[in-house]
Order: sequence, then C-alpha cells, then structure tokens
Amino acid sequence: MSNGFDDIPFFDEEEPAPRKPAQAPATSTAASGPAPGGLGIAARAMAARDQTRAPDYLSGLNPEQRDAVETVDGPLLVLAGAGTGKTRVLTTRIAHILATGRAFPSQLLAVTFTNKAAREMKERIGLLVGGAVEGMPWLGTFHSIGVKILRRHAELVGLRSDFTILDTDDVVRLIKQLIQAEGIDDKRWPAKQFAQMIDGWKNKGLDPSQIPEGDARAFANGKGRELYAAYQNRLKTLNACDFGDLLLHPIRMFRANPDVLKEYHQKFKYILVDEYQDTNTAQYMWLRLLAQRPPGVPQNVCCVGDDDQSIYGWRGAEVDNILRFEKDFPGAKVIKLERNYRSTEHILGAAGHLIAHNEGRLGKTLFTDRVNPDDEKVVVHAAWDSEEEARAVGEEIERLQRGDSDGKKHALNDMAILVRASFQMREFEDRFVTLGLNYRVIGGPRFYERLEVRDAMAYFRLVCQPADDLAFERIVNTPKRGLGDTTIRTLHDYARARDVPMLAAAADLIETDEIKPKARKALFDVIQHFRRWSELLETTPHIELAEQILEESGYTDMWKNDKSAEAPGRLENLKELIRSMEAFESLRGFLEHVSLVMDAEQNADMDAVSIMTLHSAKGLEFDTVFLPGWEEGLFPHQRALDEGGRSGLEEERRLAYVGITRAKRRCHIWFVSNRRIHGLWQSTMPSRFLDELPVTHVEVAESEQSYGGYGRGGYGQSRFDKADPFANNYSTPGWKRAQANKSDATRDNWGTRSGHAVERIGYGESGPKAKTIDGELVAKSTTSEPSKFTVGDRVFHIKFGNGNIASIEGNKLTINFDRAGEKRVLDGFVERV
DNA sequence: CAGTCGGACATTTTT
DNA sequence: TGTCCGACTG
Repeated sequence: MSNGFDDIPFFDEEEPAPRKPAQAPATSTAASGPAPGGLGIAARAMAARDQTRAPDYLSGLNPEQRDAVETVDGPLLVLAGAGTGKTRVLTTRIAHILATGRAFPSQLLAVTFTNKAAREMKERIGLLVGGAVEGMPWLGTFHSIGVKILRRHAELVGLRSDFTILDTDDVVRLIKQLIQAEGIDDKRWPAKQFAQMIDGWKNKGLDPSQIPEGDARAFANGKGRELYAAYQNRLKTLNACDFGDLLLHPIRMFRANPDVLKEYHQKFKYILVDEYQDTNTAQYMWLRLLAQRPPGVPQNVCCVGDDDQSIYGWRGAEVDNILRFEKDFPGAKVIKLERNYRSTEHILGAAGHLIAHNEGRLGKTLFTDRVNPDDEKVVVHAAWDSEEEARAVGEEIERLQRGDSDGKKHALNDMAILVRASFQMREFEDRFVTLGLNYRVIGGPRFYERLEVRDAMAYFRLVCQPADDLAFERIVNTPKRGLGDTTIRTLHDYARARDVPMLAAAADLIETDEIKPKARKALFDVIQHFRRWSELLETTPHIELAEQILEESGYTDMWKNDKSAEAPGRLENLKELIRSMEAFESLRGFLEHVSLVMDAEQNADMDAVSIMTLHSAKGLEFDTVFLPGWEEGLFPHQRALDEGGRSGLEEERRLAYVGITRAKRRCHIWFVSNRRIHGLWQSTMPSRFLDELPVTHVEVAESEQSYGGYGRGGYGQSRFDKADPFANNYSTPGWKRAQANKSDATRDNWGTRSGHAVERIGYGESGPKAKTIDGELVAKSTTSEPSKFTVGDRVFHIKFGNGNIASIEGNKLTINFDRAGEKRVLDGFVERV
C-alpha cells in the first residue's frame, strides 16, 4: 500500500525494461518466498513469454477457470459460484496478464470492496509472481483508489489535495449542526437518518440538484435538498470528503475534464472488478467512465461476481449491474464457474435447491465430483426456544470437539455459528461462557471506531490540518478544560461569520474579552500546544510526536485517572494505535490509512468457535456451520419483507444460500418455536426456507432434546382451529409448494412434533391482513378488547407452567410463575386453569 | 460538569 | 427486556 499521497509516481512509474534474462520462470502457485534476486515482475513476465509450453500457473485450473484466465481481451463476466475458485482465477489472471507481457503492473486497475479482499489478492499475486506486488499501485478498494485519484486532481473539484476524509460519526455530527443552524427540530429530523439519506443518494450518484423531488420533500419540512447542498458546501469549506465523495468527486472530475479521463484510459490497459454483484450505481458509473474506449478498441474489463451472493442491496448495491453486464459491455463473454471445490454434494444440493426459488438470477448450478457416501446430509433441528437452541448447538460442538460421532476430533476453528441478526449472538456467548467453550465474535465494533482512538485521531488530524473543525470540536474540551457550551458556541459563531477555521477563530478571540478569563486561559494553552505540535510535525518522527501530543494534551492522563473498568483497555488501545503507526512514514500517511483501511486483527492462535452474522461470513468457509434462528420474521427478517417486498425476500434467500455454502462438510440448521423478542415471548413458525430445502439432501434431527409440553392437548386449540396459519400471507413458489404439501410432505418431512409447531403455534388470531410478526399482531388485535383475565387468575403457560397473574396492562400480563418466577407474557399464550 | 433518570428503540455494514 | 442517548438536576 502507499504510504501517503505525495509520493506516488504517476505516469512515469512503468517498470524498467528487463535487466537480465530470468533464471527461473514464474513458478507455480506454491509459496515461493521472496523473488529471487529481487527480479521485477516485468522481467519474469518476459521470461514467461518466451516459454513454449503453457506456464505452470495455468496447470492446476479446470477448463472454465483457464478460459477465464486466458480470455484477456474484451469484456468478460465471470460468474463464480461459491467455492469455485474465484480468487484463484482473479489472481492467476493478473499473473497471466503480467507474465505474457501484456501490461505492466502499474497498468492494471484491480478493484475490490473490502480492504481484506485487497490484501488477500496482493498476497496471492505475490505468491504467483514472486513478491514485487508493490508494483501494483492500482490494486485496492473502490474508495482507496478513489482517494488516490482525487488527491491528484483535488483542485479540479474545489478541494486541496490534503483534504480530510470524514467517517460516519463526523458526518452525523456535522449534519446535526447544519440541521440546528437551519432552525429545524433535530429530534423530529434526526441527523443520523439524514446522513443515511445522503449516503443513499451518493450511492446512486446524485448531486443535490439531481435528487428526486419526493426525496427532497421527505426530510425536514421539504428542506432536504437545501440541507444536502448546505452539507456539501460545508464539506468544501472544511476541505473534507465523506466516503461517498471519494467516488463522486472523481466521477464529476472525469466528466468535466475529458482530458484527464483520457490519461487514465491510456493508463489502465486492463480493469478487474471483484464482487461485481455488490457494486452500487456510483461505482458502476465510475467504472463505466474508466472502461470507456474509442470504437474498435476492446474494453478489457473483467468483472467477477455471483448474483446469488448479492446480499447488500439494502446499502445500495445493484444486482442489476451484474445482470445487465452483457448489455452494458457489448460483445462480452460470460463464463460460469460451477465446479465447487469446497462443499459436499449434500450441502451443494441443499443450497442449490433453495436458491432456485429466486427469480431474478442468471442461473448457475454448483456441482462437485467428490462424492463420498459418508457425507452427512444437512441437518435441520427444532428446539423449544433460543436457550435450548444455544444449549444444543453447544453440545453438538462439544461432541465434534471430542470426536464422538466420527472418531475424529474437530478443531473449534473449523466451526462457525452464523446468525441473521447480532442480538442472536448473545445467547450463544452466554452459553459458551458457562461451558467454558472458546469463541470469537467476528465483526464487532471496529478498532478505529472506539472513542479513545477517535479522540486521539482528532488530535492528530487537527495538528495536520488546523482547519478540521470537527476534530477541533471533538477534543477542545477533552480532557475537560472548562471550555463549556458557551465558549464553543462563541467560537463557532465567530468562525462561521468570518469563514475561518475554529482554531483560528480561537486565536483571534483570546485577544478580545468576549470570552471569560478562565476559558481564555484554557484556549490559549490549547492554541499554544497545537502551534508547537504543528511546528514539530516537520521535524519530529511521527511516532514520537504522536506520543507527545497525547501526553502533553493530558489525554492519556485523563484515562490514567479514570477509575472505570474500561479505562485500562482504552489506554491499551491507545498504545496499540501508536504501535500501528510504525508501519507508516508520516502522520499524514497514517491518518489516511486509518480512515480508510484500518481494522483490528483477531488473534488467530486461539482455537475457538466463530460467531458472526451471515453478512460477515461471506467469503469464508468452515468445516461445520451452524445456522440458528431459521424462523419466519427473523429469517427471512420481517423488515426485509416489509420494506423490500419480493426482492427483499430474494435477498434473504441469497443470505440463506450464502450461509449454507459456507459449510464444507457439515451444516446444521436450527429453528425454535419460541423466541423472546424485545422482552416478550413470541411463538414462531419455521422459516419458509426450510420448506425450500430438498428432502434428498436434508434430514430432520431426531429429538435429542426435551420438549416439555410441546403440543400437548388443551393449549391454544381454539385459536388455531379457526385461523389457518398458512392463510394468504405469502405468494412465493416455495411457499405455495409448502402450502400444498403441508398436510403430508411438510409434516412427514419435519416430523410430527415440528409439524405441530408449524400449525399450532402460528399466527394466532391474525387475520388475512397479517403482516407483522405475531407478537405485535396479537398486541394490536387484542388491545381493543377487554382482557379476558383478571389479576389473581391461576393460569398455565406452555413454557413457564402454572402461575398467578400479578398485573395486567392491555394484553400484556405480568405473571408470577411457580417455577420460573415473574415474567411478562402476552395473554394469547396463557390459559386459565 | 457529573451522575442519574426516563424514553425510544431494537437487521444486515464497508468504506 | 436491555441498551443507548439526551435531558435534567444537584
């Protein structure tokens, strides 16, 4: 990666001509260590070109993969199913382009979505061509490449090249200020929500002038457009960009300056895009601009992706981009990779059958040759509630760990629990803590999002960029210096009135008596500090300076004096922050990286079960995968259904597909009959996705658990007799099928017990209009009626047993259960005894 | 300015 | 039911 923005050679960075004939051709994919004699990629490329037989790196590829690697000219779409060797193709393709001398490393534009993906690609290319990946300056995320371009041409969009990159937190604070400045009620119109709207517009590539009228009116009494424009103005004054701008500014710049764009056209001979199904409209426009070629010149664009794994529609990704590829790039070739090297036949069969229920797809069917009669089918388990679910999963994990089932001891590292929503994790964590089972949660709060890290960063930012008002406001009174709201407001007003940065305003104002003496002294000190630090910036090594800043500002002392439990951890994080600066040359270079790239690394040494969301599991694989929570309302998530309709459902289904295809050997799916959501117990129906799994590859687990009074007589009978739980709520093919089969296949397939669960513990009194999950529904439909219970009634609850009603609020009952203690439940779930 | 109370909210997340 | 954030109070 680059170490700053001012040291990137631009159009003169081509590799020198080969110095001497290569001793060794670019050898196979095996780890080959550093390049012998530091030979450049180009040199090896030349060597490889002279070879008569096919180079080694092609030998391990299957015909489709090889085709995808060797089809270098003209547009190419590689539809790479899960586990079909996508990354291998991508990296080998790059190696091939280099090895055949078609382009220099600096002439390849390779874009990924995440830094992780970029890092992995670099590593693997390094292994293929032998080190020297520094020679690929244009391999990176959309955003990091966007920054690189923007730094070069910042002035063309009205920025200076040392502009700051704001993260979400900064953006929200800034917008909040704007909303307040407009005199709009910031409670009614939350800044966070508006930030998301702006983000959405930017994902679509829309300027303030281009946003739909309806959108503009939808916020702040119709001031949406003005606010967006004001926000952009403010960014300009701050010399700052948000993440969206990193793409939009280059797009604007290219459109307004065709000559500049042309330079890039000449530069990038080959363009590669990873995870194309995740691109949003702005990224698409960006790509189109860069891929333009005069008539007759081939567009060497290669996009790799899998429409079945598109799970980011909700944040602006357009599956349509991948579905439309052939139209967008005339003459495009499409190669499907369907041979799977990861999973068993059963897992592929289950996943394939499920995903076939989606309509808008290009259509692929994964297959494998490696069929083994011992392969386990996908197992569906039923549990009574989420607690039992966690217990049972824990037991299964321990069983695998001990090697009970197949005599092999399985490492925890090879197992993962993939949940739909993060609140599900908790139950597993609790359980694993009591079991003493190691686990690791992937995808929690990021390192650079921590309070203390952001504070420290604000100090560094302000030193590098005295105009960074957001940073100024963040730390001017952190640690406490007696600079309260009044002082800040005065500074703010003065700064805005004169259009100067707040730090400068402070310098002015301490000369006057507009500020109280005490605050004046404090401000004076702050200004002095920053003056000195700014001077040291050029002379002092950045690590030393950073430490000095945190010391002298009193920031570290603040945490040292803090008696709270998290203070030591925060100090540790600050140390870690300083430590991580070692990899960079300057404070500026470091800041750039943190805002775009930095993420905390997990300690991989420990053997532990991974717990994460399905979203963060994309791209990973595990021997054994547990998929809990397959219930209507949770998965597919009710909100996805409500807000996304049919396409929302299809995205949920793709998520399920992603989940199953993470498994190499074993996949265990769970659903529960009762889940506590927002504190209230709710009955749940098994996910419709379960009905969409093929019987041949799936088995239903025998009851290894106790089900209490599951389905016992008496309870709920009357309610479910009347309301058909399958009443016209859904219309997908899979659902219809399930409906048609419910009397036989469903019940046989899932066993009597769960068959009961489906039918008896269902939508309760929900009518045909039922759209919300049953708990809410019951809540709504029953509040109007007077409760049929009275305080003191003796009642029976299917989970908690017998108890007495302590109080009643609408349809919510507080009950003292004999065994379970006091609980609040909906009245629909208890019966008088 | 720190600590406490009460109301709103409760999918998914990168850059 | 639990958490977070903002307002209020001492």
